[in-house]
Amino acid sequence: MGRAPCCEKMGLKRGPWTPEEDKILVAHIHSHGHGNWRALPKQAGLLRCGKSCRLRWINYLRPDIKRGNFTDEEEQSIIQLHQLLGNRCLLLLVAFFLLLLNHILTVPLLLKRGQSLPLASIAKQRWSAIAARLPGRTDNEIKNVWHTHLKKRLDPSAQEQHEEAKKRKKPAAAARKRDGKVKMRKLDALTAKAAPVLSSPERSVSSTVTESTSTASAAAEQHGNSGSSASASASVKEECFTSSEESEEFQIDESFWSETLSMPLDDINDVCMEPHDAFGKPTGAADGDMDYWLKVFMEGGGDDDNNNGALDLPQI
DNA sequence: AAATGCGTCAACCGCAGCCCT
DNA sequence: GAGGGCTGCGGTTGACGCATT
Repeated sequence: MGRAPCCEKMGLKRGPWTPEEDKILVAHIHSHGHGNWRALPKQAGLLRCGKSCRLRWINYLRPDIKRGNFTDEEEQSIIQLHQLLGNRCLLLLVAFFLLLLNHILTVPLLLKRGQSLPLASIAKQRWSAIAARLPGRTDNEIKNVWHTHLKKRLDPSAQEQHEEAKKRKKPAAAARKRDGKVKMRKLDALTAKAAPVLSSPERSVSSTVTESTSTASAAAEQHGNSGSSASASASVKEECFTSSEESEEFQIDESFWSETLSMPLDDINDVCMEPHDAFGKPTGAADGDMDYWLKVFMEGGGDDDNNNGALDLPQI
C-alpha cells in the first residue's frame, strides 16, 4: 500500500511552536473543529503539517489537559496498567486462550461474518489505553513519565544507581528533582502568554500549580471536579501497589488457569449466547475493544483470594 | 563565571490499521 | 478486493534548564 509522505517538508515549519501558532491553531479548532488534520494547517494558515498540528493540540493545547506533576495515584495507575498492557506477548497469549475457551464456538460465526479477531488492537494502544484511564493526561506525557521516573523506580538495578546518584547530590536537590516545582519551561511560559485564547478553567488552574508534593489535596480537588476521574483515582488508591516484589514480574496465577480451565461449558455458553457480539462483548461498547479485553483479562486473573503475584487492578 | 553532566519533555518519525472509493 | 489517504500509535530524538564541578 503506497503511502504519501507525512507532509511536504518544503516550506513547512518544524520545531517548537510559537504562541502565535498556538493562538491560530486554537482559534481555528474552536471555530471550525478539526475534521481533517491534514487540511487544517492550510485552512488555518499555519505552515505546519497536519500531524504536527494534531500532536500540538492533543498533547498541549487541548483545554482538558491537566498539567503539573503526576499524583501518586496516577503513578500507581500507570504502573499497574503498564504491567498489564505493557506485556504484549502475555496479553496476547491470555486473550487468545480466553478466546478459545469462551468463544470457541462463536469464532467461526465471527469469521463467517467477516469480522477480524481483535488481537491487533489488544497488542497495541498501550499508552493511549493508560491515558484513557487518567483523565487530562496524554499518552505522550504518560510515556515520558514512565521512561523518566517509573521505569527506573521499578527496575532494581536502575533504582540502585539512581539512589546512589541521589546520595551523591544534595538531598534537597534530589528531592526537588523528583517532586519539586513544576517547571515553567520557556515554551510553557510562552504558551501561558497565549492563555487568553485557552479560556478553559482547568488549564488556568493547571498552569498555576506549582507544588506537587502538596498536591494530594489539590489533586483530590481536581479529581473532584471531574467525576469519573475521582472515582477512578479512588479505586486505584484502594488497591495501592505496595511492594516491589509484587511488581517484579507479572505472572498469571495458577488458580486463574485452573478456574478458567474448569469453567463449565454452560457458563461458556451463557457468555456466548448473550445478545452481544460474537466475543461476548456488549454490542454497545463503542469505546473500542481494548476496554473489553482488559476487563476480561482482569476479571479472569484478579478475583480470588490466593492470587499471589497476580495483579490487583483497579476496576474500570 | 564557565563548563559539564544529567533529567525532562515537546516534538518528530515511521509504521500500521481503518475507512472510503 | 485493491488502492490510496488519513489518523493514531509507540519509539526516539534533541533542545532546554538546572545542578554540580
